[in-house]
Amino acid sequence: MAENDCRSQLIAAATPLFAAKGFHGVGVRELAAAAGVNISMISYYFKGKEGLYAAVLSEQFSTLKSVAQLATAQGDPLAKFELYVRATVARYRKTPYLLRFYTSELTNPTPCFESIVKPAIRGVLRVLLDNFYEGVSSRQFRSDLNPADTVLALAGMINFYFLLEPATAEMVDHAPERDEELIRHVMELLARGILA
Amino acid sequence: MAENDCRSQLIAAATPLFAAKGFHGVGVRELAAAAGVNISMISYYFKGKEGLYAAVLSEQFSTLKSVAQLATAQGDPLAKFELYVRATVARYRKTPYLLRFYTSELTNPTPCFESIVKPAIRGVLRVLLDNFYEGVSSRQFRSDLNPADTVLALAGMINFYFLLEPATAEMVDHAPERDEELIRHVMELLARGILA
DNA sequence: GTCTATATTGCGATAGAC
DNA sequence: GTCTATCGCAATATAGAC
Repeated sequence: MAENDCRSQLIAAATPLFAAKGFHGVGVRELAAAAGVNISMISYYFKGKEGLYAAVLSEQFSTLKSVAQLATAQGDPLAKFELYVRATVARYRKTPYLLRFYTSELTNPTPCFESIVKPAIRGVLRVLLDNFYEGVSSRQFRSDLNPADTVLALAGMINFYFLLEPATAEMVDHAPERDEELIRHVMELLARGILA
Repeated sequence: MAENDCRSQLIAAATPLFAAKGFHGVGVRELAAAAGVNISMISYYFKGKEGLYAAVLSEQFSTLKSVAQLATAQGDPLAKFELYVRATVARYRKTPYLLRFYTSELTNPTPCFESIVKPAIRGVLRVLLDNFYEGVSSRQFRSDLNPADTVLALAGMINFYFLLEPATAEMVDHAPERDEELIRHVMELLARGILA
């Protein structure tokens, strides 16, 4: 293994393994073998298995930071919600393991939950909430809806579709070619529900 | 430990532990200690840790079978969707660990996923889909919506609210006293979105 | 920076006494 | 039906050679 490629090789190989089996479901031997690297390199570069996991999670959740750009994007609040939905779908297509870490940490939290996952989720909800308030202020959205329930419903509609894929693959077509239809479907339900 | 109380004690103690840490996150020693039972009882009653986990999962998911009653319930399709939402909320209040197992298995499947979890999820979606078709046939629902996307959106709105609780507890009030408001909120969004 | 070899601990499972 | 004691193995981590 050449140079510090070891480090990136380990992260690259560990990502799908941790995503599929969870932190406790994978061993260091398996991680090292998948990366084509010696076991001791995990301690050398990451100070142990937990450090490697933290590095993987940190990389995965860094993709969520782009949601903050929604605040400064152009367009009305409904258009911004559509930007969020489109970005979410695109993110899952580009970073297919993110949702696994997301729900795995929500369900069986590791020490990384407080330091990495919770701040990331709250950041996204914060942006969505602010956008909702903006829509209410500009009288584009109804003022009689609970803001938190509304943005959680929006996030739930789009995220649950991908979360349930392993169980519904034979019942529902999850092909990327259908993404545009899915996005317009979610936006259709949302718009009818929240527009004033 | 008296009689075969061992068995039920183990299931009762294992449920919150498996829910919080996942299958690989708990050891047999911890399980036995929490149940106040000798380690060897796990093999004696369940033929090993995996058997105990399967017993826990089987019990948890048996609560989903009641969704099938929706098919024979009285009321129009929209009222039946509301029955589903109410039953889901009530189920999570009564069986607070179910959602953990649900998402844990979706994200990091064990052998139980195919035998227990997948059939349960598909059963629920089947009932919801049939109800949607009924609503379209009776012209109560719009006919231009994708049925699968619609029922997944409904399930997502209500399930995601509970899934995100660990991350949003300080931002969103998850008190049971707000359940009625949540239910009416979800039904409000759904009704505006799908009614003809 | 990378390897081998090993220390140490914990795991799940069970034989056999009672 | 329940216990103690232990087996066999895999886990993570690291010391020390190169």
